[in-house]
Amino acid sequence: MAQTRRPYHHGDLRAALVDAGLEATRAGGPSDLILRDVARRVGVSANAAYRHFDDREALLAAVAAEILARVARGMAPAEPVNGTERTRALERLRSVGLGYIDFARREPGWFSVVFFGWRTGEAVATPPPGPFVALTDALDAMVAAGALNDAGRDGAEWLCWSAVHGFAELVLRGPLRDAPDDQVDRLAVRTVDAIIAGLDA
Amino acid sequence: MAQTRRPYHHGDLRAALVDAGLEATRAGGPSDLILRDVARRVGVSANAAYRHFDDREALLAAVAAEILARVARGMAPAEPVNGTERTRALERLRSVGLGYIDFARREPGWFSVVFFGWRTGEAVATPPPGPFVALTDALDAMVAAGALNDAGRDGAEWLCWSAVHGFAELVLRGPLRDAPDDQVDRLAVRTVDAIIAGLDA
DNA sequence: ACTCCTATGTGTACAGTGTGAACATTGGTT
DNA sequence: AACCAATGTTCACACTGTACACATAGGAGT
Repeated sequence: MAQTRRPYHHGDLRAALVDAGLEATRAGGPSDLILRDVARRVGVSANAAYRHFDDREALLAAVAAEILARVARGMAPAEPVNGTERTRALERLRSVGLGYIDFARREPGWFSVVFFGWRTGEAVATPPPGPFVALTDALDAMVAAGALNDAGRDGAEWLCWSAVHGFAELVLRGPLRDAPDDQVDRLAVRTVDAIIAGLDA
Repeated sequence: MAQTRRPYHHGDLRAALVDAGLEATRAGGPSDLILRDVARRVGVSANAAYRHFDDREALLAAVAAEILARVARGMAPAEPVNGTERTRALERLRSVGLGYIDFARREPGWFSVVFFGWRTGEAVATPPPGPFVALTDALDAMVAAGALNDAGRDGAEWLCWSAVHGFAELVLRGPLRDAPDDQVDRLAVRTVDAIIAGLDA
């Protein structure tokens, strides 16, 4: 029987490389994206990647973009419908923060890739769209619900983001790495609640 | 004239390597610690380093320890003497947080080395002594001054650390990288004040 | 003072990395 | 049918961390 000869041209190598990059980085983060290895997995020579990406860094950026797209797609709009508008807005903001931390814990590698995993200067100086707009929207809803005044709203994105990102970092690479899950759960809630409560300080 | 022949043995190679490591990582962080390069700078063969460190990772750890020691040494105990005990405790806690952020901004490379710069599993799961005890002490002083109740004190280290570390990360590698200095100043203050205010939420 | 041991430094070598340059193979357009 | 631009391959280079065998020297014990 004639064995199916692998065609010289791959078909959609770019997508295949990104896919392999997703697999490669899932466990260990950005540093586990080895160009030659990714190409090998796809069954293509190492330099073939250069027809689609300038650079290892460029492939990493593409992988990051894909992760971000999936995160955005998977963000359930599930807002609680019970309670006053005020409590609903608050609950929504809390769940955005807790969702960020949750993603970091469930997909540590991908989290590291997406959020500041690359070092090249020109890379994302603008915040990643998906989760970021979810945050600003939730904050705007807080204002609309009267749960946050204008002074407190100003710059609140950065305060919230700082808290949850820092917490994620402590859990992933910092001293909370070996803390038991339920304790991390409690601390996560406390961190989110604290930063929200402090917004209009 | 007899040129001063470099002696076969260096004298204190270990310290020299750590020094060179400090220089190397000062600008760009952990990934700029190239073992061969460090050895070259010291004027010694690449493998000489292995007589003093198991590993590149081990040298990096030694560099981190040295940075931490310097930070601890340079932490001025300058407490404000004016105001009530309560305001003094608060001011002290604020300055610990702002000091952390300040260090990150002034020495981004060293900051990255010390705070979770390495990825090896067994590395620092215990928090770095210097700044960490400063934080816990400041929090204890808050309790003593009646500015924080016991419920708020519980786990407060992690909340505070999360906020300032996350903020530093946003400024160093995140979307606040290109923000003007004075805006970053204001946001830093707001972040620290917010997390402190939220401690007893 | 002589010997020898051990700590410390050197040289060579290897596997693995990202990436540039020249060459090969196509599928689609004319 | 002929050609061209897109896509893959091969070869090569500089660089990394690190293992192994060897060289050197400083100090302890006789």
